[in-house]
Amino acid sequence: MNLHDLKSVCGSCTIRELCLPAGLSDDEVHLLDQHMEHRQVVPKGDYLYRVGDPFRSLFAVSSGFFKTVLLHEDGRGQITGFQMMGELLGLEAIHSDHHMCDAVALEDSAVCTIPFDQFEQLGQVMANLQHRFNKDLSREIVREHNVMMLLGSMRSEERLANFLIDLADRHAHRHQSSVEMTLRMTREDIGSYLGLKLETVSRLLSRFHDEGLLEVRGRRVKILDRNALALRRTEAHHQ
Amino acid sequence: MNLHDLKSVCGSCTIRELCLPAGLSDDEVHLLDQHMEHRQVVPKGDYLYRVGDPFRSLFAVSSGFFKTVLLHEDGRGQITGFQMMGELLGLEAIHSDHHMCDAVALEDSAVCTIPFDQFEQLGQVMANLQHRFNKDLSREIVREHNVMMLLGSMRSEERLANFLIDLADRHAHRHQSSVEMTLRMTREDIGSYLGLKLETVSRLLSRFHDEGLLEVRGRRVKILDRNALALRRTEAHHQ
DNA sequence: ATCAGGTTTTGACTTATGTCATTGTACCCT
DNA sequence: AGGGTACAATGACATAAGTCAAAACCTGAT
Repeated sequence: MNLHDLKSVCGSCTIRELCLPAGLSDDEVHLLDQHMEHRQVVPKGDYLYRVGDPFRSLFAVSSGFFKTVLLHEDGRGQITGFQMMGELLGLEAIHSDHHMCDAVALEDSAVCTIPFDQFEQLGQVMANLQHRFNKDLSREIVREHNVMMLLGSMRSEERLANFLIDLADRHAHRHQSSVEMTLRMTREDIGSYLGLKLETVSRLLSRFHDEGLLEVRGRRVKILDRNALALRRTEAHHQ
Repeated sequence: MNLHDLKSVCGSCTIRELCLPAGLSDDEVHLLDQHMEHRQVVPKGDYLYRVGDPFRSLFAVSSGFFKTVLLHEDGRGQITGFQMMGELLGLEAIHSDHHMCDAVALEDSAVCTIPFDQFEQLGQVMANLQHRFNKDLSREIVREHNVMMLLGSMRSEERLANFLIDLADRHAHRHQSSVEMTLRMTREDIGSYLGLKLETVSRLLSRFHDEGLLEVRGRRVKILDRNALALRRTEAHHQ
């Protein structure tokens, strides 16, 4: 019993319903816990993994904030996502058994480590878990479709409005304020994710501020008029 | 035995190694076949599925060519991918049990239908199949990361060069000529996928033509200088 | 508290790509 | 075979976003 307690992670986790074990029964979570490794701390600025690292485990963000960065040979980098509590890291590595991007902590963070071969075995005997995981992979595909839409078809203002609303919604989902947020990433990071330069991001934030949609003080952002901001996500209001 | 033959699809399929059953044993493929529905024809221009359709099955492209399109409320559309022989369609629908984009045949095509609930059950008893499928989902995530890089960080010329080389490689992988290809999609489709307008795509093709990289006659494209074209994928050659 | 480094803001100017319009081409249908 | 509708190419011009540069601002380390 004590052994169980030592290894137990998800069973007593406050964000269990935001994470991989969402929807599983207590018994199932218990079983999952027996295959989890302990929590691992990742200080701000550290890499959780890098391109080319062999793939052994998935990671679930337990606390903190990450970015994933795709590096191009000629030095350019593209941020492919920002991950917060409950979200999985490393899904891109399953295909080739090697990580295909860098994962960097943007603040002091912690992750739960999920050895993938054990996880796959567990999926064989736990249909619920396998189903959840298929859905998580599919959700990531949907998210990326939406980013493609954003990058391929939207103007800068729409991109930023989408980004901010998405961020606010994810905060809300985690019972954090969706009105006042402190951004964990630089303007350059936001720009990379949105396919814009940092100067453009800065100007847009100033514009939203001037128009009374936001209050912006450095990385502190307060959403003053969510409806108006939400409208900026589409081209409709230009017509 | 005859019953088996009737239902058999993958077992005798010429593109088996390009598709879901790649790497499975004959026995395993045989088992998979028992859960496949028959091939379904999709004439050019028809929808295989539309946004909002309930999700029942995945599809494997057996022959032909598809595009998947994400529609935005304000009428804009973003093409999220082009699928050829052996590639899976419908992965985005697992998350919400509803299709999240339209899938349109760009030429007369055929698909194999894979009822997803049966497929998941089969995955429970066939670790190899489940593993293959996890990899397929992960590969789709990697592909989309690359598109994000393309849309977020590359100039128009680089985008088109990447697109053409990727298309050529996928043809080669299917033992089709990677030198002479006929594009299945319009300039507008290419533009949508690459985040460009059709006029830009047209101009770029003309430019590549003038520079001796390609021979372009309508939708017929012949790659004359693959190396030079490959160089255009990065910014390096501008330095 | 102070200083140094990395951010952020803002301005003036450039440029890649989009927009609009015209003509040309090809393919599909009867 | 022909005629109509889609698609494609090209030119002239407009503009959103990028570039370069300077100044202001934070933040964390000494």
